[in-house]
Amino acid sequence: MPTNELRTRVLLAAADDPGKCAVRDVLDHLAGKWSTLVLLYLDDGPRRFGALRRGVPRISKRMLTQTLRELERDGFITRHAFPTKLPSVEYRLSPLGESFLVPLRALIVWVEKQHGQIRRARTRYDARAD
Amino acid sequence: MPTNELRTRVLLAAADDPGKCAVRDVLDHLAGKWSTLVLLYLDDGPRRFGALRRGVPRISKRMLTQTLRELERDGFITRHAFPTKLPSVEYRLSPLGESFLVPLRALIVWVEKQHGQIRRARTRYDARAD
DNA sequence: CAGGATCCAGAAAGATACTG
DNA sequence: CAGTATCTTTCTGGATCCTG
Repeated sequence: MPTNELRTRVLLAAADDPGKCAVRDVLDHLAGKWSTLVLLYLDDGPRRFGALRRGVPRISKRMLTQTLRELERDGFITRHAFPTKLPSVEYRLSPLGESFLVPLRALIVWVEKQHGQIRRARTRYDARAD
Repeated sequence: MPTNELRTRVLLAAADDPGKCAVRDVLDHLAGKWSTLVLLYLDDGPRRFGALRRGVPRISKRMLTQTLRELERDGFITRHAFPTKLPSVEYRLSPLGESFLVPLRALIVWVEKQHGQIRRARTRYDARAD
């Protein structure tokens, strides 16, 4: 699997149409402040809306709803509404979502490992720039 | 390496201070429209500013400059200015940047593989929602 | 409880013009 | 060539109020 080939496909896809570039397509919504945190949180098991609000710090109702909709739309999570007296809705990872967590977690591990180095690079850069 | 532990650290870090959450910290700037594309493009070797502009479709001078600065600041790339008559500046991946491409590329491979499934999930969702 | 609807301030990003 | 500066537009997300 030649690197160039991968890169070329990526860039050409981006050039043609943002909607057809797989990388941008998924990275964009992974980029949202919250998607990643919600996915990681759901990795511990199904959770209800309220539990997610409490579990993901500082997220607003609006953003949580929006994030959940996007993740559901893309097939990363599923939504189960129980028609109880007061509505109760449960979200859980789909197989697709679970499989996504594998490369995502690898990236996170890298980040955690290198974070110190990145922070030092920043300090150095900022010091040089006054 | 227990999953829970990783998740917990992530969430607590996010709760405390956005600037200290490693995941958000790096994901945020990976999320920018262009960082990923620039990094992948530079994986083929050092490139000059103009070459990057032509190579990364539709990027504006402003955004390219900004992206390069951030990547340089975080230590992912290095910048070499040659004091020729007309300025010439070359950018190249640092070892840190190269090592970052490993997990990043794994994520991209996943995305490319599953993109069809994601798109189908979207179509299905949109069809149901009318 | 789990949202939907609306308003609005601030950040992000495109277009354009200028410079060492 | 490789940027910087400025203006303008678009987008994002928080706050608030409402509902089945």
